[in-house]
Amino acid sequence: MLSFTEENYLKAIYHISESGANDVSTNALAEEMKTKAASVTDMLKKLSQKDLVEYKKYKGVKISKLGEAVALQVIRKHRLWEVFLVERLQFNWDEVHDIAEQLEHIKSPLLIKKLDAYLEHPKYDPHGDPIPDENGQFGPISRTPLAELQTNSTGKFVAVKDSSSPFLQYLDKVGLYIGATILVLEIIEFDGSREIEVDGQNKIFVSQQVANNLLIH
Amino acid sequence: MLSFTEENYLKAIYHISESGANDVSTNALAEEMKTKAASVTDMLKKLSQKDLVEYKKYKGVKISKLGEAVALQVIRKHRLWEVFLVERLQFNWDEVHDIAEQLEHIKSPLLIKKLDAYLEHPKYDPHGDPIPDENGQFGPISRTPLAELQTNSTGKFVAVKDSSSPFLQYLDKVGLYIGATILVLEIIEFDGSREIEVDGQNKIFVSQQVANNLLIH
DNA sequence: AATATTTTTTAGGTTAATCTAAAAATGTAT
DNA sequence: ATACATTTTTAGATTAACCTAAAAAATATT
Repeated sequence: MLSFTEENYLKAIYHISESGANDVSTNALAEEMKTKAASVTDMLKKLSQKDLVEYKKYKGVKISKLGEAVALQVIRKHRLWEVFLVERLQFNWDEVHDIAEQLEHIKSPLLIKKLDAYLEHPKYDPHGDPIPDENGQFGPISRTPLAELQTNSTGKFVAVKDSSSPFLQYLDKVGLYIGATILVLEIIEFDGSREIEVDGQNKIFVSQQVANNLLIH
Repeated sequence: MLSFTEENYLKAIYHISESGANDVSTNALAEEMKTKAASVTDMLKKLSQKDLVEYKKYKGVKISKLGEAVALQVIRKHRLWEVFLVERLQFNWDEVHDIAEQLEHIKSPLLIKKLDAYLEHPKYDPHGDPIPDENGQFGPISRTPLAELQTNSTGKFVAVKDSSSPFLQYLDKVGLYIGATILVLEIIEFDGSREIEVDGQNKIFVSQQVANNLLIH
């Protein structure tokens, strides 16, 4: 049985590999886990021992097939719980992360099976992130940053790249929500900000940074 | 912030005091916690330090007001989650204990507030145990073992004393469920077993031991 | 290529929760 | 009340996860 900490390391390794890096460095992991490099080294030895990662001294880690399967199940649980919190308990989407961080470690395959059924097998969490199925498979994911849309083209807002509270609260404030149709009215050369139209209704300005963090399809 | 272990010790001390003993002995706690007396002594020193219990060497422990408040909140969480598991996720009442043991340690007052509202403020869990409110107060509890009912009197089955899986599965099998009206048809002198009628319908025999573990009102 | 910098690992310690074995206190029985 | 038995505590280890400081390896710079 894996500890919460071991599960969190695997999730962190998975997430870092996902966004680029082939081998995950000790320092990158230390930062992600908010701990020190020396502690990471200790843990990597343990995870390697258990065949959850492939680790070679000074060479970084790569998650193993087994480790990936574990990480995906934890991610599945995290995202299912987020759906539950938002859709059933009426949490706002910026409030659920920390609670899901706790709930994702509850050990009961039957619980997840029943929760999934209760939620009617959701495919995406409240931030638009895909929920792996029982076998760790994702549904289709096709999304690009709003920043890549040309002037006068439209897209459907399907996910956020940054799911920090401040960003989500900003989106609430300006009336941007997942599912909205976005039309790019104008791209300002100077700073890369954009004027966009949401659902054919209100027009708003968003910075380049915001445009990079809104994923559309 | 209390650890899971500290919360579990407080719950155990609360439960043991509840059912009798004024001072809880180190050995009783060791048994309840499935650990050794020496470990209990260590923990009692720590809990005492934090004013969660009153502990005097060789004299046993008593839970403090503060410790009791903590224990009651953990019990509240445990029982609310059990209601959720049975009423929403369709778990059987004999399957929920271990999962609730994990869920009870999730730290988020808002989560519990919302869960409670979502479940429509239940007053009892699936085993008939009362759920303390936000302030740790219980609703009215009046229940006696079926064993104390005279021949020809009736009672409403409101809770189980033993909530182990085997007992609950037995109750399922013979058709005894919380809310049922029970009429005592006959008490067999020889072994204390009884013939009872459930909801004015089927008649069954239950042993003395079963009669002691069915709580009626 | 030699030196400097950064990254990673090792060595040795800490804390929480556990353990075993031995010592101390308490309780029981003649 | 003394002796025996039980309970509880202390002493000293262990494991998981972390830490700091120093050493070693890898990488970058001149």
